[in-house]
Formats: sequence, C-alpha cells, structure tokens
Amino acid sequence: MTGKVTRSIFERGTQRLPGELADILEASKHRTALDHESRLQGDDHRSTRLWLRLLTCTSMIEQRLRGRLREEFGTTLPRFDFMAQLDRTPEGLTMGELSQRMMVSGGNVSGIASQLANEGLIDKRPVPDNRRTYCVTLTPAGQKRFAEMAQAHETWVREMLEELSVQEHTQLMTLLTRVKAGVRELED
Amino acid sequence: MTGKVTRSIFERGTQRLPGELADILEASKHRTALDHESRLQGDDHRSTRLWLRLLTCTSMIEQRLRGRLREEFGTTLPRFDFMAQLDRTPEGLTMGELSQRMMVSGGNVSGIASQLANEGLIDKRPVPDNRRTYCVTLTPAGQKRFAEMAQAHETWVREMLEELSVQEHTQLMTLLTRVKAGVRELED
DNA sequence: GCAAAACATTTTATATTTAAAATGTTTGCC
DNA sequence: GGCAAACATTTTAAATATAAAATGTTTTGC
Repeated sequence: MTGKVTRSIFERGTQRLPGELADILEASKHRTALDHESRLQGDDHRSTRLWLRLLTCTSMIEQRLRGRLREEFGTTLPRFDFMAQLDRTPEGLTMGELSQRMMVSGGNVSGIASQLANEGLIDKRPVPDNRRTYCVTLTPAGQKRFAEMAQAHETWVREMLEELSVQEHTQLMTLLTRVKAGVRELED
Repeated sequence: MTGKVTRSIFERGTQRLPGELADILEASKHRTALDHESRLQGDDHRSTRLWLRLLTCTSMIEQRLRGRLREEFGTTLPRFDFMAQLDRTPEGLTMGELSQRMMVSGGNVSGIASQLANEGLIDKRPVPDNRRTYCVTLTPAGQKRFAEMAQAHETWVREMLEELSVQEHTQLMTLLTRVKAGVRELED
C-alpha cells in the first residue's frame, strides 16, 4: 500500500478555497459550499443554521482524526476514545461509566472492550463488593500505546484549531458550555 | 410498544444538574461530568478541550434528534439529511454531490438512495449527456413527507439552542466559521 | 426473608458505515 | 481513432452501532 491517503468520499479535486473567500461565497446564494449547510437559504431558522454549522465542524474534524488514527496507528476513534477515558482515570471505570462518557450504547462498549482486552491493552477485573460490575483499567502496554497516540492526536487537533486566537478559544468554549447546559436541561 | 423512549445507553438516573452548576463542578477535579470531557485535566491543551466540548455538544444534539426522528417518523438522521439536501435543491443533485454534502462515503449514499427510491420518496434519473451520473430529486410524496419532518426537526433544534441569545447565536456562528475555514485550509 | 423492581452487563439480530475493489463512462492526448 | 487516466457510481466485505432481549446481581418494600 502506498502512503497516499485513501479518500472514500466521492470527490474529484477537493477544490479548496482560501478560508475567507469560502465563507463570503457561501454567504451568497451561489452553490459553492460542499457540506451539510449547502442547503440552507434565507428562510431557515437561525438555530438550524447553527446546528448544521456545528455538525459540519465536528464532522470535518472527526474525519481527519479518524483517517490519521487509521493511517498512523491502525486504530479507530472509538478505540482511542475508550483508552483515553481510562488514561484519565487510573483507578478504573466501569462499563456503564465508559458508555455514558463515550456517549455510545452499552453493547458497543462491550464489543470494544473485548477487542482491547484480547490485545492486552486493557484489564477487566471484577469488583469485590458488586459482582455485576467490572473495573476496567489500562494495562502497562495499554498506557504505553496510548501515550504515543495521545501525543499525535493532540498535535492534529491543535493543527486544526490553532487558527483561533486564545481569546477566541475562550469565547467558543464559553458558548459551547452554554449550548451543552441548555441541551442537558431538556426533559427526557 | 409504549410511548416511552428507550435508552440503550447504560444509565441509572440521568442525574441532571442545573446547567450552571454542572459546569462549575465540571471545572473542578471532582468526577461529575459524564461525557467525553470527563477525562480532561489541567495539563491538557486548550485545543483538545475545545475539540471534546465540540464533540460533546454535537453528540448530545445528534442523539436527541436521532431518537425523535425514529420515534415520531420511523426514520434516521442520514435519511433525513439526504432528503433535506434534495429539498433545498429542486433541480436535483448527483450521488457525488450528495456524498460530499453529507460528508459520508459514496457507498453509504448509494445505500440510502436505494432505500428511499424503493419507498418512492426520491427519483433517480439518468442525465442525458453523462451516463455515469444520476440526477436525484424528491418525488411529490418525498416532498410532502419531508415537509412534515422538517417542521418538527426545526422545533427540536430550536428547543435545544434557544437558551442562547441572538447575540450569542451570532457569535457562535462566527467562531464556528473560523473553525471551519481553518480546518478546510489544511493539506490533504 | 422473599418477591418484585431496578441494575450492570452481555448477547443477538439488524442496520449502518466504511474502505476498497469492481464496473462502466468520459476525457485528454498523441 | 485509440489508449491511458480520471470519473461516478455500485458492490462487497468487514467493522461498527444500535435496540431489544437475555442473564445474572443487588436493592427495596413488605
């Protein structure tokens, strides 16, 4: 296999525009943007526009990260995320906690856990006083592997977000905090 | 089936906190937040924090929307998105354009297209001067169905984002524009 | 204590998603 | 005109995700 990144998305030339220009064009009615938001026009509600912009940003970042993790470490985002959660919690997490934090289904977590356990990257120990739960931790091998990936991961993320000034980072963080709180407050 | 929402994620009581409090606690070292960001501590880079916050917000919104679309319309987010793209482009789109805009693989688009075509919600016509491509449009039935869903969808989104003031909406939009431009500018 | 309800997890079946190979089409170039 | 490269799409196989049922465990209320 060559070192070239495989692009599974139908695409000819990625036709990249200088950032500023891209958004000026997008604001006009000319169909130039090539993502979720393309379909939005004047009569759509602010909230919908905002949601689609959020989705676009997240998808773009997610796809880059997924691709790189695969190319350079032969792993996936969920597996990385699973290990990241454990790395931050040396005392270990239960399957349920992992499911909540990763925001995926329990079955999904079970599956990933078996994989990582088979590869010797995590440990799954029963808990003395509760036979329903397991305590999951990184093995030393898992810690080592994760450390390598985490460093690259951070570099990739920084690369994608470093256009923003420190002040903009803070602002964006504050606003997203409000979004998160607002959504969490809803019933159900 | 009852009207109750099924929660597949391991969860006991959802333990919802008033928005502000949640974030104050999260900022401290006490493990109370229950999502991607839980693992972050002081030494992590701003960018990584910001990325995880973005991911958390998007996941939360996505999950709510997915659940509602399933309960109330028996459909999925990608199917909705597919139809939304077409609704905004009455002249039709090719499979490739749909793939780019939805930011998913070509195979994925092919699959969804067959489903929707079987259900009579979309039309897939060959294009006279290029036998490789198809022109996909909503059928009248598809338009009708989409109109119903779109209204509900907009209500749900607004519900989730209406905590923010108009000014905050604008600010957030501006910042996300910068993020999007920054990511798009990168090589590869 | 005992039965019923709530829990934590796994399993199963199904649906979705992706990457890569396969298929047929058009373009560019000599 | 003919051949190679680029395209647009579909198909295939493998991985991933979900919902719901199943399994065993703990808690609760009498």
